[in-house]
Amino acid sequence: MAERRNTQQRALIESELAESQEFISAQQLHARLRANGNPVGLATVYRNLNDLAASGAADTIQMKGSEQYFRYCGSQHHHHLVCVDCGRTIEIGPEHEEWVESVAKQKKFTLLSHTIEIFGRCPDCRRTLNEADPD
Amino acid sequence: MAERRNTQQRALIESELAESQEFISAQQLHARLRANGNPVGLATVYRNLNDLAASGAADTIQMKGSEQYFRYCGSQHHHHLVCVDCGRTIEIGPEHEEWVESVAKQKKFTLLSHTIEIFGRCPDCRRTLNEADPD
DNA sequence: CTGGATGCAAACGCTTTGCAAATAG
DNA sequence: CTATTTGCAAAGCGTTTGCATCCAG
Repeated sequence: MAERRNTQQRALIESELAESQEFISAQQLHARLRANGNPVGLATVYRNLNDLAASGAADTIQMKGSEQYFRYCGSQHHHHLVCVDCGRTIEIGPEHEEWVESVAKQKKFTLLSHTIEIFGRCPDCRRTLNEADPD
Repeated sequence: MAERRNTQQRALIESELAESQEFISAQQLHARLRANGNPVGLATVYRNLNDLAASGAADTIQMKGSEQYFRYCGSQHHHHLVCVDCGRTIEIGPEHEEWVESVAKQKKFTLLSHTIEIFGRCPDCRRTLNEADPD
């Protein structure tokens, strides 16, 4: 069970995941592999992604919409400010990390992970909406 | 289409949601209503919960696990520190709000909502695991 | 060779939707 | 009365799993 074979599919999935700087869903990753001419079974994508997440090599969040998103770990740990209209995302600096740590420490919890997503409307979309405000 | 009838079921759902200080899933809310002797159709629960969320009367987050959670809005807006083992949750004070606002303002985004979830292991579970550490 | 990995399709769990019956206004 | 809401069950959608086949070691 501790054996992890180095299959071609696993390499493709990992590399494609690492390629993406943003969070991508299993479905997106699957589609991307297919588009690149590397058809990998959807189940295999899920299995490997979950393995990576379980081993801590990937982060995972649940975006609004039921799809689970994955992001390659190991690099910096950051979060996003997301425009709900155009989908533009801006990275949130690491200055929040110490706050998260202090919260966990204060409650005597062993910090394992955290999720921070801020949703808003970017300047461009805000301007556009002013001309035809829905809601 | 702008007509919103005041049905008995809607009242039950709203009151049950308001009752809960925590996030609860549609399934949990449905089960709770049933337990209280107020059997409401599951679809009705979903429809009303989505209406509430759409109108801003309820907050909604996607917990790890595919279920969508709802929480009555209007009261205070807080987040949680969650123990991944026993599920215990501790409210995180509102001191993060200003940080969230400053991030949005700094990027000139109109702040709409945000999600913050911190996952860790509480003291009790940590102690228990020390005797038989998995991983 | 041999056991873990893959691929397909069926199974799953949560959520949404179609439609007839019930009901608020 | 009439249009909205409900309830049930079927459909949808992303994800997981069973099983025969495939392949890395």
